[in-house]
Amino acid sequence: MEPTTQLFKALSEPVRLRIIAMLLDGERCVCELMAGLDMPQSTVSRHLAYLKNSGWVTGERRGVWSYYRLREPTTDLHRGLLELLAAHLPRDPAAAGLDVAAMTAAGKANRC
Amino acid sequence: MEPTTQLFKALSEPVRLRIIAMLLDGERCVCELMAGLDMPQSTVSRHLAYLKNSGWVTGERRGVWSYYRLREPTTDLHRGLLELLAAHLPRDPAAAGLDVAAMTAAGKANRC
DNA sequence: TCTGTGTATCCGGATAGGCGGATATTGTCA
DNA sequence: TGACAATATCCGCCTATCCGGATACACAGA
Repeated sequence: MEPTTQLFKALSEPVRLRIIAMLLDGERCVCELMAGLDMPQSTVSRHLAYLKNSGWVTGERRGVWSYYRLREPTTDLHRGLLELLAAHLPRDPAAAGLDVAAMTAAGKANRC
Repeated sequence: MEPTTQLFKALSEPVRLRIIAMLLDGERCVCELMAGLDMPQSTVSRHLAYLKNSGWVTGERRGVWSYYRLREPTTDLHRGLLELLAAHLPRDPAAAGLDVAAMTAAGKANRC
């Protein structure tokens, strides 16, 4: 697994770019990512695993909830890519900023 | 075809990264790229087509010879990626700079 | 017009990877 | 201990894409 191309491969799907965009502001739990992406749980989980395997994110479980954050870059290219994404990825308010009140109103009581 | 992810997809293969690295110094003809990459002609051609379709390079034919160069970036992300690659892609002397004399000695008379 | 050269494209085979639903696993609480 | 919730992983299906050899196409020169 060529590390350089793996970094780029991970960015070759719109879903993963959105996940990274959401994590640019800091750590998030899986339910926030799921809500923001509006996709099946298995789809989100699989992309998170892919990002983890390719070195883009790191995750940890606290109790039942899982939290993900961007991983500290290990190479200059990685760092440069991250800065580039931070400067150019659209910050999707609907995805990046969750309206907790609205979610609660929608009947989703369980949140991390 | 999402333009952003297409840019990243194109960088997901080592061969294409090497092609871009070779083109960072300017236009090259296909035979130079073939010699530098040391791969079958069809393989090189296919990757060049891929890079062309994804917006990374542009090519033109002059007589029998075909020449390729990096395309002028059309977005800020594209421009940033290109600068990043220019700063970090290894410049492979064996690939980037062809020894014409050695090639001629090797019996390869035909060159663009 | 024909031949040779350079290059684009196609082909069959193989691998990578995306999808949503189903299932397995882990943690928590009663 | 069992039920429930969160999440990781698997499954079958499907698309994308890689490979080198073969073939098709374009150009130039005799």
